[in-house]
Amino acid sequence: MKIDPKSKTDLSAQIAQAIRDAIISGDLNVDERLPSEAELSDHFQVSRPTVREALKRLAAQSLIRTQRGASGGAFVNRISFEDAYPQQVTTSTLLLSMNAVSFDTACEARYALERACAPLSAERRTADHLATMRAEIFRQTQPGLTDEAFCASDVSFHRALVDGAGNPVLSYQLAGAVEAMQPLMNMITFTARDRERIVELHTQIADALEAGQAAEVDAHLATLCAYTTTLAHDVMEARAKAKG
Amino acid sequence: MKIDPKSKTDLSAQIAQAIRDAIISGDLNVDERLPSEAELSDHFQVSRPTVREALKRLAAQSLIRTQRGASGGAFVNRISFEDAYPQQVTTSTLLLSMNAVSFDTACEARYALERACAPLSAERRTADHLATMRAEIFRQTQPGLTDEAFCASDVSFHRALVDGAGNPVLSYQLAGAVEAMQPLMNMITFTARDRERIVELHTQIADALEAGQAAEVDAHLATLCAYTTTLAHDVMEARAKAKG
DNA sequence: AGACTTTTAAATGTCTGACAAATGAAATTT
DNA sequence: AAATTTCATTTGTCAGACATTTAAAAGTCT
Repeated sequence: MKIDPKSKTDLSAQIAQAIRDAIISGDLNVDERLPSEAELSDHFQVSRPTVREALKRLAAQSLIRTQRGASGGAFVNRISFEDAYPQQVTTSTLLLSMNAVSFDTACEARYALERACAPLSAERRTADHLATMRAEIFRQTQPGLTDEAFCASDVSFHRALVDGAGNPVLSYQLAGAVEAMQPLMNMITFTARDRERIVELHTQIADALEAGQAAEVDAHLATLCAYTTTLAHDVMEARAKAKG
Repeated sequence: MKIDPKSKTDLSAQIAQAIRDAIISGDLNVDERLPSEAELSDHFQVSRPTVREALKRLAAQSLIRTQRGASGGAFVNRISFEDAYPQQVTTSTLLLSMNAVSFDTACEARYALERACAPLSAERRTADHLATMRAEIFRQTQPGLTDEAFCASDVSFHRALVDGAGNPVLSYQLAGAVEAMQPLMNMITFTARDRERIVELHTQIADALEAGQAAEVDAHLATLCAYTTTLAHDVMEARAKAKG
């Protein structure tokens, strides 16, 4: 692990990269303890604050965790899907909001990915997944539900569908796409009629999943995707009209 | 933006979270300048090193960028897909390697996601995407290609397929799944016979994409998925036998 | 001897103060 | 008017210190 003191890039960034490389390459194993900050500053010939900045960079990516006290220090963290989830969601959310990704593009991606899970979920979903979906559908029928709460329930419903595929990699990848959509979805105001239609489609999806009919699930998801897109277009048009 | 000095969590982590929240909520806009480190340390009633640790955390997530000199400072960064790519790949790679995700699980996720892109790619792929795919297929036929180079070309081929869908959100999401698989794929040694079969399937996929036949693409991808899984199983068995 | 308490050492967390280096703007000179 | 110099601002880095946490070692009592 070496750095170039003459380089223009920050020392803390270089040190972070050096340690990151060591972790990725397997030079540092999970739960292995890094040298203490004093030892690192000695090794890299920099001050302790600089080392600390590097360590904080790694901590922000969940690559390490730190512990105070004797026999404490920085340890290589086993990145869990739970750790990676929120980061993935944050990044995806900002990617959508900062890059003016159209509702259509985000929606298309979301449903394309979700439909990829459908056949697997139809085959493997447990009773628990189905129960979650039914519960969310019920919640969606409750009157007085705010649009935000309706959207949140929608996200939970779809996450249960995805989790039903029983593939943690898929669940992780999808988390970003589905949850990052929520701010965009929240821009839509649902009429009672809209909600009724969505609940109907959700019910059909749950039924098809229960029956293990993958093709049915896929068809209903396609319908839901088209319907959601239409709703969004209507909202945009209404706004454009209100503006002009 | 406030923090709780009595909390057990690190001040730098709290400050980073406060600023992160401000960015996500839109309180801080893209390219907006954050207060200087001195001002922040004054605002949060902490020392400058603590503020700096917080800023480095945010920089590690590409949420901010910093500039030295007069009229320099920390600015809210517009996260681009290019920025998010490597982070996504790093995280996905470590997730797979650190959590003992089976080859089957990773492979299933990858092809499920890829098949989700197939219909869109069949419809929208440009001549450029096709050219890239053909070029990679040609490379894969070259004798003397190492297994690593073959795998790298394989990744490029599949990325062209995914990019053909013309949906940056899909491309981003898939990048992690496809590239993170590479270390696992590299464990497989391909015989000349294996490569021949893979190239054949790649060619069929490219042909179907060129013809705009989505169903064909999907079928060939399914075949490729099954074939890859079989290859991996053979490798595992051979290793188990060599060991026992 | 064994269980409990105290001490100690090591490590991270935080602070103060300082200087270096980059950089844009203002002041000065040509 | 253009080029140069000066200057103030801001981040990057350093040194040293103290606070806090924590586990292990040492000590004490039963």
